Amino acid sequence: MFRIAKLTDYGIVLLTHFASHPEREALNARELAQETHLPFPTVGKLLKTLVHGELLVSHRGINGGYRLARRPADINVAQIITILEGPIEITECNTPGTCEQEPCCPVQSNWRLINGAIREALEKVTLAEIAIPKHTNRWPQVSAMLPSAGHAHELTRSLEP
Amino acid sequence: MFRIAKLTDYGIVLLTHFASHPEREALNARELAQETHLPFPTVGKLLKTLVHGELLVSHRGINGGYRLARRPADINVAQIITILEGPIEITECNTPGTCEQEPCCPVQSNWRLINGAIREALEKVTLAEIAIPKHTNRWPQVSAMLPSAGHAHELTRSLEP
DNA sequence: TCATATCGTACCTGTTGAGTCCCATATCCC
DNA sequence: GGGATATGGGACTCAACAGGTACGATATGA
Repeated sequence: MFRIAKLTDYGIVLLTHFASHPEREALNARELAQETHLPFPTVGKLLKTLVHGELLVSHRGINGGYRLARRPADINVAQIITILEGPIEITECNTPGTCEQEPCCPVQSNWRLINGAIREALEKVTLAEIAIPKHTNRWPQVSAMLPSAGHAHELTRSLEP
Repeated sequence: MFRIAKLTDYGIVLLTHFASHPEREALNARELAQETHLPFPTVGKLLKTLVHGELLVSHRGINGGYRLARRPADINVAQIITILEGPIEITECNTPGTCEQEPCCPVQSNWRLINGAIREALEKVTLAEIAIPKHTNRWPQVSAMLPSAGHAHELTRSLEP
């Protein structure tokens, strides 16, 4: 339904937890599971993936654990989603060979641009910003930077909060 | 994988077909299936949904068929996605009761804004624009209107075409 | 009245996300 | 050096749902 996977959501919760506790040396999987109220096996699985994606660094052994590989301001949502569920492409069009209409598809080039716009929107959001609850002084601007939908229909209007 | 459903993609192809042939009175499901190279039952299913969503109007009986309910410029991608797969919310956060962390979740308010940004990006894209292949004089602006990602990491950079 | 079209619903099935488990491997402390 | 404790990597099961199909009901026009 045009949603990110639950696991991706959990992954962002975990990363946010790291960003919110910069004072702590390293967090192990068990601690994280307890503090985020997520199941331990799932947390372990996610942490492995995030290490593989180079967002976290791990340390084995007693007193081992995980910590952010770089500053929260240098990690954005597009990166996280890409690592946890692959490249951000809202259609399969751009994967060569999967679209029968590829040779003559008039929509393809426009989809590519839509994908780019969404990707850029997600790249603008850093982990540092997400970690700050009810942040109000920056966020409205992101929305405002998008051109206003002057001809928006009542259907989509009704979707807005 | 953060993608719209195949059916949604097909639906947009169908609507694009209508927008590309404004001279034709009405198109029936069989014609559309042939001309878009999509399976007939699937086309029929989609057309019904689009009628229900008030993007198409139907006419039964001999010489029946479908036509757009309003001008292509007055139909945008956000509307289409909403009709075919529900409200555009990339996380379940905003659906009350589905998130255990709701009372204390620090991420919630920021996700809502991210959703809004994506929704607005999709609202900017009208069917009229999609129907024009390789449209170059308007599209780059949409991307440019988003602030440039100055601190984008090499990972996401590599995703760009 | 019949042919032809949409309409509504119900059903089947393959895919995949979500969650779990096990064992190998690395590290630290005693 | 050896045991305790952590991560690393893979395989596995289960459930939900998108995708596709089928069939009868209903409306329209020749």
